[in-house]
Amino acid sequence: MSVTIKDVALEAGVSTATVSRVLSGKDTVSMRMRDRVLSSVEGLGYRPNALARSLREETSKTLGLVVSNVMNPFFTAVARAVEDAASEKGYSVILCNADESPDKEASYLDVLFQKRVDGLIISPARTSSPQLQSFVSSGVPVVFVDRTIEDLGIPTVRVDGRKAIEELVEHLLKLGHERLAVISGPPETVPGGDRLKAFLACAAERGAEIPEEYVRFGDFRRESGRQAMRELLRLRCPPTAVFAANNLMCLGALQAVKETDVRVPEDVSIASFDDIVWFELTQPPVTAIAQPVRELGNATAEMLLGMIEKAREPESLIIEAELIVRDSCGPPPASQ
Amino acid sequence: MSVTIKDVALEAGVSTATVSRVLSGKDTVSMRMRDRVLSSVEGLGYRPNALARSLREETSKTLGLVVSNVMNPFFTAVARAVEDAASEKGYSVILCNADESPDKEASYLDVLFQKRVDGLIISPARTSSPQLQSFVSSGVPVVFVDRTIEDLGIPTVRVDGRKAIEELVEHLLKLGHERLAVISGPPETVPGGDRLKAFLACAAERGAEIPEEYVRFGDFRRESGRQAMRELLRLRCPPTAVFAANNLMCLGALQAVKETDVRVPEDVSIASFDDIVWFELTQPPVTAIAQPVRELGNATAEMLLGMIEKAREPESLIIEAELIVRDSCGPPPASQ
DNA sequence: AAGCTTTACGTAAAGCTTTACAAAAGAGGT
DNA sequence: ACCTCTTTTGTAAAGCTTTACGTAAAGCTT
Repeated sequence: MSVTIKDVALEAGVSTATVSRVLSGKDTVSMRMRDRVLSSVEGLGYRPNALARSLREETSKTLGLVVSNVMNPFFTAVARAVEDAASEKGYSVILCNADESPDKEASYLDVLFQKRVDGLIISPARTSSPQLQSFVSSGVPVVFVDRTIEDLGIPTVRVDGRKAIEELVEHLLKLGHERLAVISGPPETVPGGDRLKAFLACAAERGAEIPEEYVRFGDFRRESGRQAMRELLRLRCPPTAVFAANNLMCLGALQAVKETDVRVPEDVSIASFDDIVWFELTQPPVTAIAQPVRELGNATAEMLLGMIEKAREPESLIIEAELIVRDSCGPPPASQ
Repeated sequence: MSVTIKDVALEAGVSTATVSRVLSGKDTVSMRMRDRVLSSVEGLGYRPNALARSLREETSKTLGLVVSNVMNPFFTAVARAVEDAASEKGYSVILCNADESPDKEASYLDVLFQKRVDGLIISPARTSSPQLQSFVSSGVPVVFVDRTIEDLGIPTVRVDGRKAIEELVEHLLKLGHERLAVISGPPETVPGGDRLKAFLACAAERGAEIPEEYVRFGDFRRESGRQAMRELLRLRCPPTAVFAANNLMCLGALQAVKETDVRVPEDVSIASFDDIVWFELTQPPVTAIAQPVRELGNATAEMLLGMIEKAREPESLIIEAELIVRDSCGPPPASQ
């Protein structure tokens, strides 16, 4: 049905080899042939069949990207950056949403493997799988983004928040705060545990040990942040600064504050992990720790492409998160 | 390098045809052979090469999705819905960000065509292109989403806001408002023009003609909304209700209000087009017109898949936007 | 047991490219 | 004119599947 290289060859009165050579430019062809071929290609509207080409060349010029959910702004940005870098180098990307389901993930990996992607970027669920092993053992380059699985020898690109959290703690202490609280995510998740540990450790190192009643746990969703903040405000001796471990819980916290006549930052300072546009737009704008997602996505894609083209050794990369100071943190209330 | 169907056939002592038959299940094979083949497949870890299969079967089980930018929440949701529906039916999707550039769009379309995608979903830039024509003339199903190009006979799935805008106008009039204003997007863009026209027409039909000074133009970005709102508030006789034509401009408007001691909704009511999660979370929560994006994306994918499987005639589909009433609209101030 | 139908399997072609190798043509030298 | 070397072009294989067609075996009928 579709026009093939044979049709072009026939119409131009040459062999398919010549057509291929003209089109790939990899070999020398006489001017006369070249013109004849080109005009036939034009005339017939010939577009090479990438499936056949890939089959023959053993490279599909396609990458797989497996994330839990593109609707998570973090992964949206990663997807965008990956796609940019990939298309820049002539690769397409197949997008997969695994939804935290190991089964879904495995089945996507299977498909991607069968489609012979030249490389894979994945934010893996907890454990490895035979499907993931397939990639590794057939030498298809893989890089982890954001999350990781140990001992597979697969490079990981991720954001480290420790330093930024340190900065935040110092920022708060410098403002004069002595009673810091944290609304943590589930401590069994990687980001949940890491952020909590980092915050507690930094505070302790600087002599601002955080008492147990100032550590609240949420589930990274808004309502849990609201609830936690309510509890904190109700304490006999409430904290003067609160760090929410992600954006949604921070919003919940802000709502809890609004329900009372407590003001931000005059009465209580608030800061968040994971910056988003909307934090610029709230009243007051929220001090937050930004994950440089574009950079992250970009670095991930560059790493993978480098590995594919053998230009680069796989090597994990950690990007520092960045503290963005806005107006939601101020000096603690003067009254003691 | 990779293990092929030949290897399996060899190890199981059968022909490749038999292996293929076992795996496809399309033809009858004896139990004994079946087991032998299956255990060889298992043992060797054979995964069929989808490129070869696609080449032979003339179907790649892959769709192309071309949007301007996945980072636009609207398209993020579309992408997610499309991917869901596609994977449900065994299709993968290649994601492309055309960035409003006709050149980029054309080049993506070229690649997708060469990769022989079985179908294409695209939110097209203004005009058609030879690349788009390629799809049409080779009979590859295409559906437009959100935007459209006339006269190509390609079905479009999009959201129509007219009815919801009508509801909004009625809602405002019922609350007692007589002075309605609008912060419009650029009238030369499709959404900009449509929303403005709809709002003006609905108001006029109901006897609430909107004077010129109550019509302001922004660029769909925050700052322009802020500016427009400032101007509206400074009028000798300011409007009692303002409709912002998208979410960012609405946020700007809210900021402009916060700069003054005007209260929402007591002194002025505000509503927005294009709902987002954050509107639930602002103070007050914003009445907005929601585009049912999931539904839209889903319908688009279903339509395309239906066309691919010849189960459905291409037919445009228009989904109604929906008014979500929250607290940012109330009765106008009693004082006249 | 012959003849027929059905079932089970193998052979080989086809799907479209790219490319190793061979062959032909051209150029240059004597 | 002949030889050698280089350049240009063609032939055919290979990349991996699926499947039309054909054959052999097995089952059934009479």
